[in-house]
Amino acid sequence: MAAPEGMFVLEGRPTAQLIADQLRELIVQGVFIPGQQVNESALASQLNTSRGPLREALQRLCQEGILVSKRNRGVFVLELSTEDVREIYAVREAVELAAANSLLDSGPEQVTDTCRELKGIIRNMAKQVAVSDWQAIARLDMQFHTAFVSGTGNTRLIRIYETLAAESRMCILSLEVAYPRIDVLVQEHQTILDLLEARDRSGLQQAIKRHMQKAVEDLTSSPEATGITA
Amino acid sequence: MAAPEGMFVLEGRPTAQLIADQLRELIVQGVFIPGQQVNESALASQLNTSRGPLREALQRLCQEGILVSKRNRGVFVLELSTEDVREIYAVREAVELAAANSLLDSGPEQVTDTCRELKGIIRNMAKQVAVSDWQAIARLDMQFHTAFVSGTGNTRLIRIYETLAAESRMCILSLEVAYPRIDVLVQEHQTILDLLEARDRSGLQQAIKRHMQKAVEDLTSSPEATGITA
DNA sequence: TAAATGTAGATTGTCAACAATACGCGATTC
DNA sequence: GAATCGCGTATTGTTGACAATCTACATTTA
Repeated sequence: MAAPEGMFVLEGRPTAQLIADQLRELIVQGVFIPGQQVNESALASQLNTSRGPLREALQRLCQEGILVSKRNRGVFVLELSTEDVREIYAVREAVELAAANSLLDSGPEQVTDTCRELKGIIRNMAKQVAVSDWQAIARLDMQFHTAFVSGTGNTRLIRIYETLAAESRMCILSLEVAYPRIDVLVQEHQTILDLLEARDRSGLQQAIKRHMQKAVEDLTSSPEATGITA
Repeated sequence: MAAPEGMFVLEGRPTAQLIADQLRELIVQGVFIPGQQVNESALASQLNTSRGPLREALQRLCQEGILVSKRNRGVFVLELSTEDVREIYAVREAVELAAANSLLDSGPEQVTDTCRELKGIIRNMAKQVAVSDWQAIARLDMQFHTAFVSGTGNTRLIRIYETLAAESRMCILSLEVAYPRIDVLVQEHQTILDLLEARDRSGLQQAIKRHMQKAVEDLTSSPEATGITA
């Protein structure tokens, strides 16, 4: 039976996941700064829950890699090194290249569906660029790439990429307002979309590689970047 | 100061991880069969611990994907579909291709170090093939590929691959004694090693793609495979 | 004064009891 | 006879208290 209009299934999701999602968002938005300790008891009472579920959420984020746990010391927000940035973007490149191939190997309607979604994101991105809302731009940036990978329908690839997306947003966050090359940002994503639509495999692969390479350069070359240690 | 001879640092590892590692091994060895429920309380008392740490371990394995949790029902051992098999090997291919490129782009000593390790594994594999120890062969098979990826030193890539390795062993396990093409198994890995040593990038890429493609064919084409649902 | 040692505080790790939830089965009703 | 309703049971979800461990600081001693 289809759900009647105006009704919604009440969130039967586990509490721990709700907490984890909330915390992840706070971290990638920079409310929790890298290196900062996250206190179990304190947070638990703030969120009006007990340590059990909260602990579970923290563990989840530890496994995702945006928190690090030190035995008997506590959990801390990940501090990114330039090496971390290189690692993250190397894996992102691998995943996106695989996604590109998978998409081009799949049916045409899968490609067009994905393109339609990507177009909408680019449109929003252009809007936010106009008003220079950096948080929103960073979010849309990752939303674009996540949608790209989601197009494959490969749940494992998607799950992996979601983790990378969170880490990437932490990288971008470190640059704060210094999001570089703002003018070409929309253009680069548009290029990727165009090449996908044209089903130009090698062109798409090259574009993805360039995109990642440039991002690493931007993120590692800026010495004033806060929160990224050499 | 260097640790005195005969001394060892006592394992300060978290209990949950010890449990998780142990359970993972039991699952990939087929002690827990796919679809089977894993009872928290029962296992906790069997392992002489409480539900807290055990629950944490289960959650970890859920996130890795070899257990699935149904809200208020319990956790169950993952049942693999042919679609899962395709997904797993698609991601493995992506990761190994990235690892190959990373290795070839890195210093020569990194390649030679990796090759030395891979050689040892192949030697062991040949031994086990002689006595037809399937469990050991499956373990060495994944050990080979894990070592290959570990050679890159990319901690994120490695972590991702370890999860895939566990899932792959579950795939192979489903075939049980019917590990196909046993004669060419050592040969295929030897080929990959040779191409890596020769630094033949495109040859290596092709070999990896073939290796994965064949594996998927073997795993999905056998209808008598236990535990893999269509 | 500097090194070593003991102690206090805070934080995580572990545990056992309690509450909430979903499923299966039998009774009931149309 | 078939569908529905309600109850019992098994299992997970949650909670607060207790134990173990680590860091930092004060104290002692050569």
